[in-house]
Amino acid sequence: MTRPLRVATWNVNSLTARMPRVEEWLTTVRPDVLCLQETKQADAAFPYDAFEALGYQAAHHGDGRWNGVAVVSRVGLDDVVAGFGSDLDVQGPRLLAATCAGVRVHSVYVPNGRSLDSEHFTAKLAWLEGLRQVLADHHDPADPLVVCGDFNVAPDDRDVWDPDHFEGMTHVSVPERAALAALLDWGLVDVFRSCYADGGLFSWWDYRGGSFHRGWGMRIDLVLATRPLADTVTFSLVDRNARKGEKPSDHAPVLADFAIV
DNA sequence: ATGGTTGCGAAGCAA
Repeated sequence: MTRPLRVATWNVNSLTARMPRVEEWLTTVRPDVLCLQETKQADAAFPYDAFEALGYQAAHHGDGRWNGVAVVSRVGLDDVVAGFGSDLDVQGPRLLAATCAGVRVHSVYVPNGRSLDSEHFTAKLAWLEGLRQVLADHHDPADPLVVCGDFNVAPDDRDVWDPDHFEGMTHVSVPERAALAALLDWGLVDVFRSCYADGGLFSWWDYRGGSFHRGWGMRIDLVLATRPLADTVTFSLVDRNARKGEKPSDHAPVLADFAIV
């Protein structure tokens, strides 16, 4: 069998602060495609040259202090589209698409929502519905496509360390889980979940209170793939090692291997 | 788990 296509996603919580860790990780893990979120950079500050030195092309969509998404690829990077081209873009640079090795790749940073009674929560639901609409309008679930990123939604109760703790909070509420389910219903598979049925497998841990070491996390970083791709998955992993050591992001990268190349 | 940490940017906000 030929080498699989390795796709990864990582909310780096400032690429400026995290670039040494990202370079180290790319060197060891060598994903074919890496989707980044929360670069917190303007396009002009994005380190295109450093990625190129590692053999990667990159596209970035960011405006500075908040948000910012990128697609980094060593298997080609074509037809880059930034944002929605609609009023959803007022929520910041959170969506970037590109075609890599024939796969349409979306890097997404879903709005946090802040709290259930916040206008930002309403905006989060609208953003997720807008993303579903983009897929429905421009793509076919029979085509090879991935949506990777920080969804700021834990798909079900297995994906949080203590469901009772999150009662009344964002990331677990019925409407946002329904918005994520609607996305999946269009024709996407939660690839990591398709490999593991167990709970307690997380991708984000609060910086505060030793949450990582206590196991107080959530699985909110997802690789979603259309069925033709998802059916070829051979391996998926949350790289918890990237959450350890010096200056980690509060998110760990999630990767998935597809046997399509 | 109502305190706690990080990043940005230079105080306070967002996560």
